[in-house]
Amino acid sequence: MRPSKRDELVRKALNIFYREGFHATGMDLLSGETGISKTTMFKHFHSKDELILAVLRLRDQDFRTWLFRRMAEAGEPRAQLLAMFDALAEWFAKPDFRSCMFIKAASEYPDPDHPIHVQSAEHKRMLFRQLQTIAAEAGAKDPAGLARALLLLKEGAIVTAHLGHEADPAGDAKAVAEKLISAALD
Amino acid sequence: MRPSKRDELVRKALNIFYREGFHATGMDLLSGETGISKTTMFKHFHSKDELILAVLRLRDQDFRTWLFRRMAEAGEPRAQLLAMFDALAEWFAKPDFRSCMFIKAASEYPDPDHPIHVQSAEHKRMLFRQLQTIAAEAGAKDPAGLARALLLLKEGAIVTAHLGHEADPAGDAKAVAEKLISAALD
DNA sequence: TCCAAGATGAACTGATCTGTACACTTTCAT
DNA sequence: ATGAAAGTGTACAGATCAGTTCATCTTGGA
Repeated sequence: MRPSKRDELVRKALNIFYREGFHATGMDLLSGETGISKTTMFKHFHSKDELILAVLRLRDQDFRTWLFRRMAEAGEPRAQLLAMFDALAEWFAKPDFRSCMFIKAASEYPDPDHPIHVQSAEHKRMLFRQLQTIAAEAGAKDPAGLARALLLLKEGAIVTAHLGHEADPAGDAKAVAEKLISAALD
Repeated sequence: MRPSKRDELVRKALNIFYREGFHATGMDLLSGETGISKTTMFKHFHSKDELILAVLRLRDQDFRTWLFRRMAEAGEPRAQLLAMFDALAEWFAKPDFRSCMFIKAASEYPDPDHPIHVQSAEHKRMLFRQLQTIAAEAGAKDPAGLARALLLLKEGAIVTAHLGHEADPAGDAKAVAEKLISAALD
């Protein structure tokens, strides 16, 4: 199987689902927008849910790669933790920012046992693990606790950037994070 | 117009939308579950969107009344601010907890100009105003800044409670809030 | 050159969607 | 008790939904 068309579909579907929502995006619209025939779509994925799961896998990869690369560029572990909020600020400033794809997916598939919901939760868990590792490298007394607190700020900033009227939620979150990190490392 | 049926519809629709999602809930299902005929539904609301807006208005009233009553019971302004996170913990513990209705609404109607999105954002703004008032009463140096930080924690805790694997996001948020409040009032 | 696999368009199924039409029944205030 | 308002059930319209069928076309490798 040549995977090129499949990858192209997943990549384009990601943008459309992200912009329009999952239920609001029909397979016909998806076919029209991507230029990929419905026949081909259903040859690669047996259902819309399977396509969504593939989209979420790609998004998980892309997002974590992007975020932790940005953080790594900041140098020392302590600076890396803070750099997460600078990365968020950049993300929020993009005109096509529309919240976190996994928060949206979990909103549209609220049943906690639904595969889409489960996979969205798994993304958050992996974020936590990577953040905990960096917190440990930074010498935090309670790396798991610091990682949980920073993630609370991250999720809150995302929701507020999408829904709130605040000027700079990433900056607000960063200010709190600075205090937390200082307290955790003294 | 007798408002009883209309109110009954909005109240029942709220629960179903909250549990199943907006797009996933059709008007026929709504009619079947509520026992209210579709004819009557469309006599009270000219479209599904209008019904959703009425549901969100009710939810906004209910939620803010509940939250700030809980906080008021805590006594002094400083204790009130902390009590928000105890209230959240109770909410998260309910078996039918499924995140914040406005985060979900904004997820399903991602266009920032859509009335449903706008009204969801307005809920968050009103929460901010009330919290800012209490922060000022508590004697915070920067009431708006403290209110923004506490709301970041609140939204983050809600998302994490819905999507994460954490044991006690409300408790984690409260621990951070305690530090913030202490620093803001010294 | 030829074959097999991949991709295509278009029509189709059956279900579901929002919203309407209409004739009928219930409720309630006077 | 009567009339207006409100509610009901059913059937329907027209669109869209996920997913299928099928005949045809394109492509790449041997």
